Amino acid sequence: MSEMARAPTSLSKLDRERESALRELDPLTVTKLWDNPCWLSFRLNFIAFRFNDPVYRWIETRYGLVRPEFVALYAVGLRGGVAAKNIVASSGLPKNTLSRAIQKLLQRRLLKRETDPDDLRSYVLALTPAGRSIFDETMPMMMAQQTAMLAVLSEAEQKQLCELMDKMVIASPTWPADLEPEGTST
Amino acid sequence: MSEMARAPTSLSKLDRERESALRELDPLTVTKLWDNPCWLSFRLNFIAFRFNDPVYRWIETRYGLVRPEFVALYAVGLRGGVAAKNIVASSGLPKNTLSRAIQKLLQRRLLKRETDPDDLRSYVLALTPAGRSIFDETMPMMMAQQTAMLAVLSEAEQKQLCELMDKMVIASPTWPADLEPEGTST
DNA sequence: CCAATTTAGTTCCATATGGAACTTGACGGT
DNA sequence: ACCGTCAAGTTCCATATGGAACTAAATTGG
Repeated sequence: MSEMARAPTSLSKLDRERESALRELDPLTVTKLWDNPCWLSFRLNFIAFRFNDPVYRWIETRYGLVRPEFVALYAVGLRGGVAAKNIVASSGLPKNTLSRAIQKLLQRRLLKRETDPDDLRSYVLALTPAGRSIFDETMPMMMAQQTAMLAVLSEAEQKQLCELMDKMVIASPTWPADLEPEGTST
Repeated sequence: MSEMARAPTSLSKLDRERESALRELDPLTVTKLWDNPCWLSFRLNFIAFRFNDPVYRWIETRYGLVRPEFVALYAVGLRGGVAAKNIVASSGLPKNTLSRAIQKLLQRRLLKRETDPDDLRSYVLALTPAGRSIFDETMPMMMAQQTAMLAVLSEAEQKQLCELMDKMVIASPTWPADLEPEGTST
């Protein structure tokens, strides 16, 4: 299992890079990434963190938007006409947190909403021009970060990664979302 | 960019699975995953969330350990003799949060520590037998979740994924950790 | 070998967070 | 049409969180 991590990539250039990376990273980080049977979650979380952390800090500094606020703004930017429930379902954030985030965005006139004629409990959300311009300014920064992170992979490898993650995401409805508290059948 | 997501996998079985997955997922989730120039971060966060959420809920229900507490316990379980600073560096959690988490674990006798003779400010952490048994009980559950999530990929694909993430992680020290507040040179 | 600076870990405190209860509207069965 | 159940979004409140200041030890450098 952890041997799988020590891929027989056998490129001396990579080995040199590996050595220098190991020097840069905390020894515990090295253990978590390369000597951990649960490599998948730790690599996922590591890479995701290295994307999220600078990106959200930049957004907060520049626009004063905290993470749930930007999550909502970005979601509406990607797909206008959604409701809060969709943002909840797609983000994993609790619905009260998103309710507050949306209130803040409404106050700041970055978002507008009107009641959904098909469901009077629900609101249809849209970006205002001010909200749209934040979305538009943020996107290139996020793309630049993504490009930087993928730069070590060749075009073909990037495509592979994309496809492998695609397969996993497609299969995701079959994954257990609730783990049994204890062996149920013993 | 988002075309890359629509991989020409051309397997009718996959297409059927795709359709059923698209029906299960919220429409906004579908947009975020497949019609989003920033596919990398959203897929990473999505997959990571689908691992973390059930796993940490299980741990909290079963042991009353919240996330930073388990992060600390798991870290020490993987590599005894570390200090709080290593857990901070490897997890991205703030150091006061980890300080509290470690206090709680010490109170509950899941962790023990002694001052590092080489640096009197620092403590060397180790699991108690009680802490070790939580670690040992948790590992199979995490491995089962990982296996379930990887099940859609063949052995070769799992190896590919592992290697691609390996490359990225190795390259991570070169990624920008702080984004410029604005174009600096224009 | 003594200031000046950095680092490990803790404490303080204002704020963010998220579970649970609540309000209002939808929906299914009779 | 009516009632019980469920769903969207909000509010309440206890608690978790994380920035900043703090203590004590290490390191740097003059």
